[in-house]
Amino acid sequence: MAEPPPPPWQRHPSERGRRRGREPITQELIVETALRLLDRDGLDALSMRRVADELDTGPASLYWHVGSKDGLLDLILDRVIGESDVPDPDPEHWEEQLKDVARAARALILRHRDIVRISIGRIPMGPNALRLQERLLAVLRAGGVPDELAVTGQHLLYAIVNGFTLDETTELGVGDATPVDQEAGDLARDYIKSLPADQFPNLVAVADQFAFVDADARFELLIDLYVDGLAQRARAG
Amino acid sequence: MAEPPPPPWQRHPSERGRRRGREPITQELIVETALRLLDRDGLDALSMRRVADELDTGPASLYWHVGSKDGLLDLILDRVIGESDVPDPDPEHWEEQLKDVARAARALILRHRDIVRISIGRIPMGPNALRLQERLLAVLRAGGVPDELAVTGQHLLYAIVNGFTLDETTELGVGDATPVDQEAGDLARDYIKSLPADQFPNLVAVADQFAFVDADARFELLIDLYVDGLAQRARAG
DNA sequence: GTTCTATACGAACATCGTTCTATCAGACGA
DNA sequence: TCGTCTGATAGAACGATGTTCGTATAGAAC
Repeated sequence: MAEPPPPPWQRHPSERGRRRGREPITQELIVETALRLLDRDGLDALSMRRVADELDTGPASLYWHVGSKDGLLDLILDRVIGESDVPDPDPEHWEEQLKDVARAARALILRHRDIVRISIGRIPMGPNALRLQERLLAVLRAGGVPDELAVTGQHLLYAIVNGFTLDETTELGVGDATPVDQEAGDLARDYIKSLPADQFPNLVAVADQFAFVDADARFELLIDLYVDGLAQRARAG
Repeated sequence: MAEPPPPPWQRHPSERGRRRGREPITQELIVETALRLLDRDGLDALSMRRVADELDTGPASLYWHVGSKDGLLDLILDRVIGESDVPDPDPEHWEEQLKDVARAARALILRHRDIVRISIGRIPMGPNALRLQERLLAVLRAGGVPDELAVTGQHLLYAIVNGFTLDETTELGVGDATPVDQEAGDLARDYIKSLPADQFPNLVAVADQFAFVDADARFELLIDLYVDGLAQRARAG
């Protein structure tokens, strides 16, 4: 499969490498290394120096290949997006296909630590992002969704998934403790229950709902709402 | 109106101020100054030193009042959330009320530069955030939405609004140029149109839809989808 | 073998968040 | 009124960060 032309703002070095004692530094090697560090230690621990260290070199050596840290994050994002897969269009089942794409996107985000934080402030325009958009549009248009609604729908789908996973991946940092999942829910519930009931009658009344938050169920509800509504409007006009 | 108890992780200095030649430094003064700088110069330009400079002092002086930069951002976020307003419950029109809340939230986010970037990685638990949640839950429950669905619905509403405004506030930074609005849409369309049509038939076909993106219309569609779906499920049980 | 160009890297710069320590202003007990 | 204590303000410095500058190298081209 041939590559789409690289967007003009991304420098594209020729691939033939020079070498010293060690294996040559390539853009791909840098991105792969940085992604490994990101998955392991998180975004806050990802610095040019750390990546360079991992490659047994200095930070200056990276700049010829990735331009800037921002450029590196762009590349990481597109690299991760490249793991996405959208099925070939099946006009009879486009709604379920759309839901599958949403589920896969969520799973992908949850698989790569802090990737959603990287994606904000960035409009993915790398080759992988374009391929993904293309294939998603194919599913929608094959399903009979009008062009304008298809473009908007695809846009909204990722806005929704991003928004949902955004606070799903946010840890409720209370002081030093960093609880997870169930424990965090309990903590939130306890705090809410401790509030004065005369000022916060509704919050206190539903506090128990905060304890057990089934993220999967909430996500299913969200994409149900979304896809059903979209299909309804697609049929209407 | 009495204050709810401050969450344990937020230091709460006693309010009586000391003074030197200039007016005393208070937490509120710091937050207000930082918010002004944020609105004017954006998040990337917001540093402790800049805030301190604006107050004619050094960065160390801020730490007694706000604990850390992260603490300051928490306070800024809650300060901004405090601008929100949710109407008193009107059971007959809770759906339209919900949409109004969503619209107001979007307007608030667009009014304060980069505030959505601050809100990510942060679960708002300040006094203003709690009041907002309380009043929103009141609207939902008064409208007959079951408790579990109300909690989930309120959660999803803000996830959706955040997700939408997130890339709405993201500038398509192409190289050095930082186009806005219409110009950015045209630029995206031109780039998409330049793609090879055999590899990206669908993208190229709908490229014109990228040029004129009516963000308002898209947002209306989104909250229509969401509120309609929620109401439907609320009636179902 | 000389020149050229793509790559690598050491050193340094400006900036950042934060901490340590000393100091100062006023409140309070004597 | 004096001394003491506490809330509050800073100066200086530390370590870490993203990035640039200048220079050194290695292979390709002539």
